[in-house]
Amino acid sequence: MEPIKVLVVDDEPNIRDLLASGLRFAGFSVLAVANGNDAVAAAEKGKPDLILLDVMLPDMSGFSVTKKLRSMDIMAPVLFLTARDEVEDKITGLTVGGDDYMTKPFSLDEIIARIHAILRRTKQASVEKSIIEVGEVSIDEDAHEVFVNGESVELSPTEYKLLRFLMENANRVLSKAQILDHVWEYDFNGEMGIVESYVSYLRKKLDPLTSEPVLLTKRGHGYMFKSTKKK
Amino acid sequence: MEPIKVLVVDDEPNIRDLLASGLRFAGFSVLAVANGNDAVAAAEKGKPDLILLDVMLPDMSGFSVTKKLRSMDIMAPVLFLTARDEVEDKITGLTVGGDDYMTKPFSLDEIIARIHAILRRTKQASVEKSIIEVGEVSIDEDAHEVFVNGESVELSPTEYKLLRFLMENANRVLSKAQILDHVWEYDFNGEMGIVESYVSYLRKKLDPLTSEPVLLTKRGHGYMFKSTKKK
DNA sequence: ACTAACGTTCAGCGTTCTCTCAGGTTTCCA
DNA sequence: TGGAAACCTGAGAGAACGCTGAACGTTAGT
Repeated sequence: MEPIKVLVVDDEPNIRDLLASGLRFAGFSVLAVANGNDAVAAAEKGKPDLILLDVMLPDMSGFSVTKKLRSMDIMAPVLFLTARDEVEDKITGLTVGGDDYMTKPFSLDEIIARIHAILRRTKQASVEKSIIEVGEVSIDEDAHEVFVNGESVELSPTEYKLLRFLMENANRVLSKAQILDHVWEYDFNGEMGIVESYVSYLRKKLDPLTSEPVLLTKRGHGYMFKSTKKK
Repeated sequence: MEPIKVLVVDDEPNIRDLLASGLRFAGFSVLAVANGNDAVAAAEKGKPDLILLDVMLPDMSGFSVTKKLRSMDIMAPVLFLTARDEVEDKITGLTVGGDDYMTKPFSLDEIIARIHAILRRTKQASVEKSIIEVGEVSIDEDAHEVFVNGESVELSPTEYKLLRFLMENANRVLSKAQILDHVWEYDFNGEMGIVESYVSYLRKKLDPLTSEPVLLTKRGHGYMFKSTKKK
């Protein structure tokens, strides 16, 4: 299987490196550049399957980059990155087709999930599944819906991300540090106690519906999602 | 099978030597350096499979080291080491993929276990198994779970580490000093009587489930985990 | 503008764990 | 065989750990 090629365009070296390393770990083939001109050149040459594009670039805006690409018949979907304060409505109008956008700061896992979602939408032949199912619990990644034994459960965005990360690593202990790094935004600067809080929230919602607790505490190590037998 | 290469980066000679010799004994090929610049150079030349990186280095922070490494396309996973009081949250967000971090003081076996866990998680094609099985007792290192003849046993963190160390060295006598060095944190300066206590705890939990005692006392020498016939 | 939902921190609480100690038991050897 | 050394184990103090409800500021939706 060919690796999926992603072009990363961001002028902040920290973010660019974070994205490049994270995506490489996730199995993508990554090319990273710092400005719009390089982006156009790299896209023409590298034929990426997807482009991660910061809206604010030193030489030209992310939108100009896309316009240029489209005029060159490079139709790879674009995932825009933008600071939270930047005018979001401008973006919504300009994302067409399979495009999407995210606000900084993001969590790496969220970016990866979004990339998969876009690719699923654009290439329907994709082998990727959009459903994670472990024991009695299942997640629909496209609809962001969670079911326990067929019954729907309402989760907040953070609850959802936490559950997804735990389920992706089911039956494996995850340290609070790991959870924090994968579920929370990259600039989160708070305490690990928040993980405890959210585990508590999830338990309150999930446990009444499962035959036995699914979120186990491994004292001194972290937490684990345990697959249970279906009812 | 090629030995796994680990790069150790710590400016405290004591810790560095402790790690280097401990990991060599555990079968790793080890390269140890004292600062960030040497680390970058060594990583470029040595192509380590994993990097053990102290966060506080004299010349640059562990953060800068990783950034530099990633930009050089050196994608080896990093296990960060940090003092317990040092601002732990500074690390948040810079661990990607399989990275993790641990606080000092650590125990040697804990480091080794964590290294194996990371390598297992990053290269899923690895042949490494996460299960240690000796006679009637088996340990799932991913889930931190212990089974005796299929029945689950609940152990505290220290009990778990002790059992793992004894089982890794099954049918071999281990002195209390050795046990102390491997299972307890390196700055522990209590009495050896604590080993006796914990062996006692383990016996109380394991013996009721085994056909014959598995933890033998070798008077004057130490303790030994003996593999028994399965029921 | 108002309201609900969400994210985050914090403190109080109960639980569990670590470690020590002391009294008892076993083993070994003079 | 007596006694010392090594070992076992129950009890308990104190600390660490984890859980949860409450409070507060911020964001999102109507």
